[in-house]
Amino acid sequence: MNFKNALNEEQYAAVTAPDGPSLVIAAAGTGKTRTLVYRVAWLLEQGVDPSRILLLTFTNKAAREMLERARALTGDAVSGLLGGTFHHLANRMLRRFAVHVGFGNDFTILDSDDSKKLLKSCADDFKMDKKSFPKPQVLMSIFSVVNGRGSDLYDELVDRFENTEVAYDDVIRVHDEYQQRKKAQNAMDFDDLLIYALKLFRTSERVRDEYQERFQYVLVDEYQDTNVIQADWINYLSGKYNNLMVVGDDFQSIYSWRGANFRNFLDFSKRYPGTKTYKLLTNYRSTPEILDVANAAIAGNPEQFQKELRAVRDGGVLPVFASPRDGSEQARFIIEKAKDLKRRGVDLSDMCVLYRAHFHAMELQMELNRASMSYVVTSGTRFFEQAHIKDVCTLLRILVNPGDELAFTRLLELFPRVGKKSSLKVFRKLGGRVNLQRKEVCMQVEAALPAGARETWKKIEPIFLAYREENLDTDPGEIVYRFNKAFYSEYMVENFDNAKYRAEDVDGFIDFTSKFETVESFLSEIALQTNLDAEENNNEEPSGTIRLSTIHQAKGLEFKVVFVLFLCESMFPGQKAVEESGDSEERRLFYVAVTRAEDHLVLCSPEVRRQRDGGIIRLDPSRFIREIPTQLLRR
DNA sequence: GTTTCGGTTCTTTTT
DNA sequence: GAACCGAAAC
Repeated sequence: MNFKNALNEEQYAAVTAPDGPSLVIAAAGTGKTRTLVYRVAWLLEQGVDPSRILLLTFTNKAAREMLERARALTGDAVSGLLGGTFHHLANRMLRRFAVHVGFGNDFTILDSDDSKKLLKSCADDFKMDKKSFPKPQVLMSIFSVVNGRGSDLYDELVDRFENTEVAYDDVIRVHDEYQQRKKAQNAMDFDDLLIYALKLFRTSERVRDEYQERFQYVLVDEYQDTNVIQADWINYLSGKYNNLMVVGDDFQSIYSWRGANFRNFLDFSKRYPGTKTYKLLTNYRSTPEILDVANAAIAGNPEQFQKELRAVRDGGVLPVFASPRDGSEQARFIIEKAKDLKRRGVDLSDMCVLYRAHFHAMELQMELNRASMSYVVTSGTRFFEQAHIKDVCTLLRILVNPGDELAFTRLLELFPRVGKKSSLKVFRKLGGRVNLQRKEVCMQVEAALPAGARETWKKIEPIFLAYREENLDTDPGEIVYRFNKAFYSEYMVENFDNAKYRAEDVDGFIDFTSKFETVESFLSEIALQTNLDAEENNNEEPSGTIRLSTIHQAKGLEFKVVFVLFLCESMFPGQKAVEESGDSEERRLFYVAVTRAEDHLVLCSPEVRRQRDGGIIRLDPSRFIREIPTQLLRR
């Protein structure tokens, strides 16, 4: 393979970097993925065994894309290479060694919905005063930051709730209870996967040695988004051979709210003496006019590797700034503009509307419907977290992990006249373990149910018994199918007004399960793979369809045309975000949005926002707009 | 004591 | 939409 021809000088240097630690500072649109993929190819060509290379990413999408591209480049030579998200790797290891950290290897993974429910249940157990006790969502986000930073919960609570009524001790008690309940039901939340994977490396020499020996080369994507746990874990993973290459861009660090610390990135060469640093600054994506805006937008931010994107493309048109009167006019303006560009030969699928938060796009969605334009929203609600999908998975969860309290209570709550209290009572009466493969346990459950719910139970009981008799543990779809047929399809009709749509979802879901060979691998996969539907939409690339997305979800993507909505003070930058941690991360988010655009960039800042109750709020243009020299924008 | 139901409120960002 | 709250119904 001719690497010199395929790469520019900057990329070539990084791809062919010698052994040892290397830091690749890859600005937006400079071929970061390309560089990583060629690095893999390069290592393979040097004779490195693919199974001894580890490639870590943050999202499933990124992992999939890189593996596909590597395969396209090298063919089967790449087989055996381990590539995936941090959470995937952690899950993989813990399925083998969870017993070393006090869990069963058949542990359940709690998604954010499960975690919140469990936390709520813990708070209810303590009868916490409803008014002053923080909501599960708020607590989860604090716990997550504490986990990510490795900071002290108490300090964080003081920081967050000073001058409020919140009793820190109560929160800490609930937190401890939450930890215990997870252990008791053999379940880990997302953070736990990382925490216990790291703990495994800290405490078990055998495990550490095995993996350190295996991973001769470690490549990490988006390193600026790692938290303390991930950075320490990476340090262990690459600890023996020290061939660690991390790639990232401090300008695009947008995950500090979940504990990411781009100091990991800035201080990389301090942590790893002898680090070779490579910079990719040549931008192939955008016109010079767009890059001028990007460079101007980010220049004032503190604490960063100073760098400017270099354009190689020819000049294009100036980015546009518009201030429509309100959200609807903004929506109509975008639709007109999109139609206009379409007439000039740009397909709608090459356009993307970006925004800070999903609800910013409500009015646009309405107007798009009215104009009968087709659009896709990159999943706000995640496919596997929808109620009906989670419902049909409860049986599988209980069968795999009889201690799964959340799954068991969820199942019982589907029955008539059974709610939170009764379901938990039944679960506790049975000793916190319900092995439904055993006939006598099934009968105990039945006896414990209120009379009105027993009939329903009888309908699904045969499925549990068949699980072992017919060896259905290799066929997750069959369980879901039988459950749906025996009970759930009817339940949907009675309980959802859009039952038909949900029924289709469930059918599609059953087809999807056929890809998996064991119930366990299936369950881990859907817990970690939060949006399958987005993945499928991406593959189709429907032409004539405009895409709507949050900026976070558009990271790493590029579009010929990019619209940015609601660039107004208190919306973008978001008020809460600024209050909590200043505006620098919001500014980086804006930078990410701008650098997605190849040819056309349209920034919108409506003058007012209409509220549900009919009220009108005046909006000021975002500081990010004001920071851009006026001659760089066309009004 | 629980469950259900109807009305109200508010939406950050993700594995 | 879904999470929450209070009141009515079981």
